[in-house]
Amino acid sequence: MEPLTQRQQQVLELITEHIERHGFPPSHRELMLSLGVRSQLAILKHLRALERKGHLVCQPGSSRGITLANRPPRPAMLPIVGSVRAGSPAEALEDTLGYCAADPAWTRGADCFYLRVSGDSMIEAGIQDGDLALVRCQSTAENGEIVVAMIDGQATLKRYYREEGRIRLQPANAALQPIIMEGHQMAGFSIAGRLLKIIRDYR
Amino acid sequence: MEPLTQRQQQVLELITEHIERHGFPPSHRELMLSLGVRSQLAILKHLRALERKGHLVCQPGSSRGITLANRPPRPAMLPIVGSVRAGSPAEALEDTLGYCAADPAWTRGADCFYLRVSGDSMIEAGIQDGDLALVRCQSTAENGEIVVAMIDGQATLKRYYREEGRIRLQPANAALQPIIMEGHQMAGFSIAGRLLKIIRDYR
DNA sequence: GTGTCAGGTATTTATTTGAATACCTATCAT
DNA sequence: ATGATAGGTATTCAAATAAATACCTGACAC
Repeated sequence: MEPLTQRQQQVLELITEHIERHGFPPSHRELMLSLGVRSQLAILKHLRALERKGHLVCQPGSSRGITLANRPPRPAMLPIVGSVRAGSPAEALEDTLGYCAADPAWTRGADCFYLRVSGDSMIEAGIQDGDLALVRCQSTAENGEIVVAMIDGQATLKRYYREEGRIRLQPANAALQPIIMEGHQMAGFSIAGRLLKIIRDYR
Repeated sequence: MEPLTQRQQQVLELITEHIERHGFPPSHRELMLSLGVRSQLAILKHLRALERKGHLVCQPGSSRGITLANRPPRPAMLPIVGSVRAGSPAEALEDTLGYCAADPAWTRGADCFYLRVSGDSMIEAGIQDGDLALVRCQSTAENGEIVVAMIDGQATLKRYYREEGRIRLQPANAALQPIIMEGHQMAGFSIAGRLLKIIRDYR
């Protein structure tokens, strides 16, 4: 992107700051005063330059019609669910315990949610009781991926392996046996999502 | 907070949506059209009602002067630092590798940063090589807390114990010995911050 | 019945605002 | 020297806009 002059940078910051503080962009005259300038044309030129360089878009004929461009995608607040019932989609989430921020780079626009982990079945994968798991909603998975598996309405975090004619859900805990499902047992089974992140509190 | 009528809820949603899409609030006339209404006074009354009920603030005499209230604190994007040099404050952070979202409930307004963990010295505390550590900037700590310790300009993540006349930095790894500092060794030592969260990627 | 309130129409007015014109002053590369 | 560019002053004008006035409708409580 074309570089900004010091003055243009200053104007852009003034606009950003005004939006931060008031929730709407400044008018040309307000920018005049903020900038300590006595001409509206000076402002207009700056806006045109900033628009030409791609930092904002001016809505013609609209008061305060300044739309900032290149705004980094802001983090979403995703629900922390206590239980994951039924199918996979978002409406199946029950008992929202609260909300937690998720970096846009984590979700990449995909449908995700947080799950509070209970139990030590994945302890050897570094997942502890009480951890917060960021889960991407999806109904399939690759072998070896950690998934939120739904078995008869119960959610559990396990490693997923599809083998000949059966599915193996492998805990990461030497004290526990894998869950094997074959034949009619597969009916009550589905994948709610795949584990993306683990967030742990040390406070 | 006083409840909204259906119509008022609709107006509030229209305003929020307009701000989302354009970066600035709608004018009275634009709201008129969106709402399918032929009177500006109807809009004015709705705005007054929403203002009275505390959902927004209207800047008198200012076009599009609508400031939404009750905006939830948005997640900040904190820098991921590769090395933590010198003192403790933010300007001492070097080599910004990128940025990552932080929930406002994590930082609670405190000065924080992310640190990419290297090494397995804290493996038994569930902290692995490559994990992302959310660190709260502070220069003191309680016994047993996990801190980012600065030793002669090198950053390291250890459990902190202040004992008689010395400081012990305890790894969580049976294969490693604690770092003991006493006397003149204390000169090159400081605490950069305290561990708040660990974030791990499972992608 | 009567008052209150949410919601509405139609119209007018004063102000805010974007946009334009004409012209000026530096800096800088050619 | 000369043109291009960033930045500026002073002034004007028309459109966008907030705000006000007078009045209407229906639901609902008392």
